[in-house]
Amino acid sequence: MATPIQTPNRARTQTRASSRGTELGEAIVATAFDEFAQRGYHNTAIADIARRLGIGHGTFYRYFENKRDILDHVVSDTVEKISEVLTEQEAPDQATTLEEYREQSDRIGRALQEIFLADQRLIRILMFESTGIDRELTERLTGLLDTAATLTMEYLDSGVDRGFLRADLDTENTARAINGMILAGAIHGLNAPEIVDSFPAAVSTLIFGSIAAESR
Amino acid sequence: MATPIQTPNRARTQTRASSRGTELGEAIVATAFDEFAQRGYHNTAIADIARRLGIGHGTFYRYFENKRDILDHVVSDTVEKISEVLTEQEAPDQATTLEEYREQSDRIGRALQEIFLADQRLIRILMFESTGIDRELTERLTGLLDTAATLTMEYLDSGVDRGFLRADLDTENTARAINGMILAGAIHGLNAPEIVDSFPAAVSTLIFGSIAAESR
Amino acid sequence: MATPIQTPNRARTQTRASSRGTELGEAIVATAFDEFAQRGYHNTAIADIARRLGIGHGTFYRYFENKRDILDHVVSDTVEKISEVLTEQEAPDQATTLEEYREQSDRIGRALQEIFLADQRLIRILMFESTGIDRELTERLTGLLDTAATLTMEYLDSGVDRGFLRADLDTENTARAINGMILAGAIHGLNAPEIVDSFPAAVSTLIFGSIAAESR
Amino acid sequence: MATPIQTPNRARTQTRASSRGTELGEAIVATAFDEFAQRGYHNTAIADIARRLGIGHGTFYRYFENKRDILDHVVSDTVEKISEVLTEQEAPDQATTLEEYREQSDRIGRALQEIFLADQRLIRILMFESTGIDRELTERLTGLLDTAATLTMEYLDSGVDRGFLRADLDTENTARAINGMILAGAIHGLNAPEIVDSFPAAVSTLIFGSIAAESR
DNA sequence: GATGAATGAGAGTTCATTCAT
DNA sequence: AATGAATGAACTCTCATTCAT
Repeated sequence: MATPIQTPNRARTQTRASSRGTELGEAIVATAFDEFAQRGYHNTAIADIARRLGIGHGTFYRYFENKRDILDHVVSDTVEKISEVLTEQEAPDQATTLEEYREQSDRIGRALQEIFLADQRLIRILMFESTGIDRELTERLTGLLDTAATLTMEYLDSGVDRGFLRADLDTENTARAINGMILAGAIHGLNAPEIVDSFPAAVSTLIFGSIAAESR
Repeated sequence: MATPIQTPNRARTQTRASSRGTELGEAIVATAFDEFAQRGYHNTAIADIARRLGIGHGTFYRYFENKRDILDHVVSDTVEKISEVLTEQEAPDQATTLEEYREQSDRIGRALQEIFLADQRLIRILMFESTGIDRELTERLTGLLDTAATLTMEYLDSGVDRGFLRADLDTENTARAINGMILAGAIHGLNAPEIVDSFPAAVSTLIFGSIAAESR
Repeated sequence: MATPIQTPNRARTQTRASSRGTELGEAIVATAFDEFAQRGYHNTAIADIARRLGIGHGTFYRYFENKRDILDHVVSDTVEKISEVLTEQEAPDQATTLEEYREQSDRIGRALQEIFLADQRLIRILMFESTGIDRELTERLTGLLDTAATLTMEYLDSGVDRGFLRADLDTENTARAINGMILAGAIHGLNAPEIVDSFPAAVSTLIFGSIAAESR
Repeated sequence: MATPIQTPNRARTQTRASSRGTELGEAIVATAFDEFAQRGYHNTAIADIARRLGIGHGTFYRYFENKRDILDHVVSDTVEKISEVLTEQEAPDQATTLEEYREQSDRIGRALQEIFLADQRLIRILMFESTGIDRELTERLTGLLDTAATLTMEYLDSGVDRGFLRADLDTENTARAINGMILAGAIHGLNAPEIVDSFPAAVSTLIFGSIAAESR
């Protein structure tokens, strides 16, 4: 899994080259990330963010175009954090048997769950606070789902290619379904952090095992 | 699947008995439903809804307490519409063989997909526009997920009881995972309505079949 | 004290002859009187008054021109209630000695205090809720003060004529000063109803006795 | 009369330290003071005040919490202005004879009348425009009356202590009665500014002299 | 570069008043 | 005569954004 999740329209949002890379610019993103996750985008005022940082709120506009702009950066940041974890994972072609392939899949699933549990704001930002802002951001989010689906699909394709998975597998739709399970787990984890182990196991059974009773 | 999805705090939101049942009250809900789904809750002004209905915007307040109140009604309405479809389905104990059980599951999945495709605003309201409003509504939404998970779990439990599914199945987590797949399909359907057939099939394979290659 | 307090511009306000004399018209005035005294004019909605009476709030407009109109009637009513008490009092020419004159004055003062204590809404309406509405009503209220001052002045004049009071007494200003004391007592009575006896006694001492130490 | 009239909950109302002391903050108070005195609190919109100052109405909210807040400040300001005049007066223990005590009292009375005549808005704000707003402000106003009564009572007590006034004088009620006379004079002065001299004289006669005819 | 005072568009909400039924 | 649904003027308050210092 070497390919990091793409953040499509980054170029456009990074209107001011200064905003990223600057220490203050990053601090603003971090604070906005936290405030948005806690109070929500609409309930957070630019002045709130500035006050928490001890800066004048006019300063904000030296680093970001407008309020909407910072949300783009927060989302990018969130995606990047998740992406980093995935990038660390080994590529699927490491596995040589179905068993290894499944074990690797489980590791990836558990790694994802770990970061979602470690920082619940990640899922909050993506699933609750970035939605319903405007058409553009909604498209970006669904684009993100597409990217994630593509990644998963490539992973499945690799499994097919290597003979672990059925040759006629509808990898695209299966990929979306699997990602849906992961998201459901992440959202549920917001309210029930204790499911750490049981949920990934159930998913693994669904995917690789069978939920059907032993026939005969 | 006789039990309809519960709409928890309906009693409280229905402060004005008139709002439902009145023709105009229902028209307001319908228009708000549409506006919220299109522009989003925050981007829709009460005056917008009123204008579309050709009524004075003060009239709105004869039917609903405030802007937040109408959102509650819109959500209730949405849940009800989905709930109605599920209620129409046969109970799981109709199935006498695993095959029948799977076929029934497929039918339910396809029925859900149909209503989501028929009115894409349903999923928009639930997944995009009702999120990030306030803590209370967020809790209501996660509560809805819980209710849905419980329904699915009961369905799985019935499968276990009747011997179709493995006795040691973690029905609770499996239920959440399955629901996650359904949601993912619904969201994807917003942008790719052509997946009608392929997605449910992929899910069915994941759940009942095996994605693994024929061992041997 | 036979002359009742005049209510100057009654003619104009009594636009609809029906409003007074009708049973419902009077009930509306009574309820408005109570609501205004409790919540204040601006905090009371026409609908509140109607609801308390169990009538449609459109009905209100069959009896009164507008919201401002009912306030005029409430004030008239209030003035009338006070006026009635004063009218019952004997005329000043009943007294034949200074002593009797003072006793009669004390009786009047105590009678006033009694009605103010019996129905604290009277003073509330006049002093707190009718003020600051508009120029016209303010003028009516100050006109009321003038009328009251005239009454008191006539009472004092009678005392002068009969030789009880100093011939060079500035009866007009003295009358205003005395009325000021009465009002102060009434207002204080709102918060300290226990002063019933002591306050009129102090006023009597101020007027008829001397607060100076016995000279010599 | 060294003790200035207390302004009870000033601390609480001065939530924004900036509102007082700032030039604009004071200009807003001054303009609000004038508008409230002229049109009344309810008939004055924040936009009216802003327009008269040539500022945006949003600016208002940089200096005051809300509309109610500015009224508190206006009242405080009014009380302060009156208080300042009283504070300048000599303490009652300056008098060594009843005659001097009376002369000093007359001076104080006349000083009060002067400020009320000089700026009639003071009495308008206190007696007409601050009443009937809400329970809290009403309590503040009656509290002000209490404070004023206490001041006058202390003044009388000093007269008693020094032997000028009767030892058995009910100084508390007498104090309220005297203040009532002053208020009556102030209110009357709104419509009849020509009474400057005659009213205080009449009050002085009532208090220190006797209105009774020379007995014998 | 940083600041924060100033701004005003814009939204939600109330309620006196009208009028068709 | 009575009603109460409908209306919209009017007002308070918020906050993203600008810009002079």
